[in-house]
Amino acid sequence: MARLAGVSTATVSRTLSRPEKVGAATRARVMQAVAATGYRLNAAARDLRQRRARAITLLAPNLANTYFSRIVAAVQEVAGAAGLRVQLLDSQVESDRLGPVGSDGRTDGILLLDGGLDPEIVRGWTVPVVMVCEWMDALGLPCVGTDNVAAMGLAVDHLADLGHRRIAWIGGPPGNVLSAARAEGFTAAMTRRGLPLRDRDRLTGDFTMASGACAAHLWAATPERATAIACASDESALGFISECDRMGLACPRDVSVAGFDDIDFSERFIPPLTTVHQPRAALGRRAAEQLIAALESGEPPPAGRQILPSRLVVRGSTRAV
Amino acid sequence: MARLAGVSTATVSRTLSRPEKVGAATRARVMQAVAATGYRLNAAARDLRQRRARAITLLAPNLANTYFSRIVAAVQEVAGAAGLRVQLLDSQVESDRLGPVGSDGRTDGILLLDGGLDPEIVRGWTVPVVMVCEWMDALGLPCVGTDNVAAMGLAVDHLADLGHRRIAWIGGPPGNVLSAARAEGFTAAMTRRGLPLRDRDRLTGDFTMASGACAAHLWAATPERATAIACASDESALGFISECDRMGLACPRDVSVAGFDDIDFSERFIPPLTTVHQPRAALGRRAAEQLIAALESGEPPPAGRQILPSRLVVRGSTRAV
DNA sequence: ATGAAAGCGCTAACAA
DNA sequence: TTGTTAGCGCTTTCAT
Repeated sequence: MARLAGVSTATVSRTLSRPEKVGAATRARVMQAVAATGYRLNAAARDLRQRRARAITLLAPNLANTYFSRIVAAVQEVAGAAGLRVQLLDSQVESDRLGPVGSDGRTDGILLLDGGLDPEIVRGWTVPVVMVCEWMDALGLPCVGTDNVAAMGLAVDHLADLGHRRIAWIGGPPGNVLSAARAEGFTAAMTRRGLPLRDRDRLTGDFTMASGACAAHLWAATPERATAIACASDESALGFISECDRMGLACPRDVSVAGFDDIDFSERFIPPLTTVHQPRAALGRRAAEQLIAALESGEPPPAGRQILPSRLVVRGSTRAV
Repeated sequence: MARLAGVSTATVSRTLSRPEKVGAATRARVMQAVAATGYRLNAAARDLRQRRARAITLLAPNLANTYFSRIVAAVQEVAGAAGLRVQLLDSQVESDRLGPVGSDGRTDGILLLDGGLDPEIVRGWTVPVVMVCEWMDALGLPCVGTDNVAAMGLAVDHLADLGHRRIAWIGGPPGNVLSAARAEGFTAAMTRRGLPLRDRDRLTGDFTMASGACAAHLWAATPERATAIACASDESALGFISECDRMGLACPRDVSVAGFDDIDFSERFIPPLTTVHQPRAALGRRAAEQLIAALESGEPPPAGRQILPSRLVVRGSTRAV
């Protein structure tokens, strides 16, 4: 191919990567030969030579989740525009598959959406890491997220403003940093508003609709049951309301419910869900930009939490008691 | 590192890839040196040498969509188990970014979830391609999907069995192969059941909740309006029902609605949505297996459509007229 | 069982 | 402006 154009491989390389660095006549000849042979540059070889992968890895638990997919889409958009490929990996796989990821030369950086990983594994990675939404206390990694404690407080305040005094809690999976922060926000706000924290009103969940549905039964069986529910996720809120409906209890008639996340379906649920909006696309975008900037500058991404604003969205699932 | 163990790089390579091919003493020495230096095999270099990418690319429109994300997760699972990385790409990006994808040495195969791509681009790819859900008539590509025509018929039959005679249709985006097949299924079933196909009952949509909501207004304004709606997607069905609710019309009291896809939220919607189940995880899994088998055998994946079964799931959104 | 040598396909210095 | 040379870090014959 290089010989067909009568030039060296170096010239072909130059023509393709920086055409202005090459004579017009030569360029024409090379381009012609390229067209004639159907030559395709082997990006893998170029990447090896330049010692970069031109790819970033997105590591998340539960890729099927609608919460993550919006983030993934935003990341892909930003990375794609920067010429980087996005590789997807489920963070729940065996940890011996996770170790090599950050140091096998096939990725330039990692976007970590799972705060539950073994810190030792993360520490072993040699590429820059930016966390999204979740974080790890053990490591001082840069993180793009929201203020979950304050945000959860918004929801509780809203319920309290509506006159609710007995407010129950459907939490997230134990051990998860978001669960902990949101639970803390719930407790703090309840205390601040002088509302009772009854043990029987603390229901555990795992962010899923199934867990919300399960909680509905527990709630319904509670003596002097709560008049409002604050949930650690929209999915559990939706599951809760749905199960209530099946039990003949209606939201907001019999119980007010507030969610957390503002996933796409919440707005269209019946009733539409009052919830705390998480700017998922912005989170993904910002994290990706952060990581890419670090790759381009060669400096590590700015450590510390970067907080994006979240806000309460009041809809039909909550009403005055 | 090789010199630290007092062996050649070839031996290190052997020790790491096929330990049994190397003497026990040497192996021990190498492993020790590996541990001491924190040596990491550079997968990119290995892949170049072996002329493979150890990765497959998933090309889909609208990565944020919950319909796709389940497929993505299944693909990742299968590919991960086979030691392949999954790269994500939005098929809606400029086509000049799509061309190189299938022939730049950075991917071994492509899973294509978008039937709307320019066939010329696809034809230019040099790696094997398997289509998922959608297909392209112009190319004889292997495809894993469901029988959309028959499946849509299931939904119409169900509505007809319930006594509905005026059944409206909310379609998908024009030009999409799934839209066409599902519309065909609707029309065929209506005809077969001897039901009237009125122009005013054919509403177009684009699979989204917003389009379903929009259709609700059109439907409500129709004289002698339909008593049932068949939708080309769950999202549009949910949007329709939700908007009806806002207009003071209830499902299934005032209108029966059937969806298509059986996304996770449909089961928990109020009312739970009657719909046609699409085995999304199985589709993703099967397609990935198909592609990977082709990569391992060196033979192209079996051409032709591979049909996975779909079934009607009757829930609360439909009832006798 | 191990080592030497030759690349995979490209790019980056350095010369010319 | 263009060619020559030397690798990127690995695997893989082919010898030994």
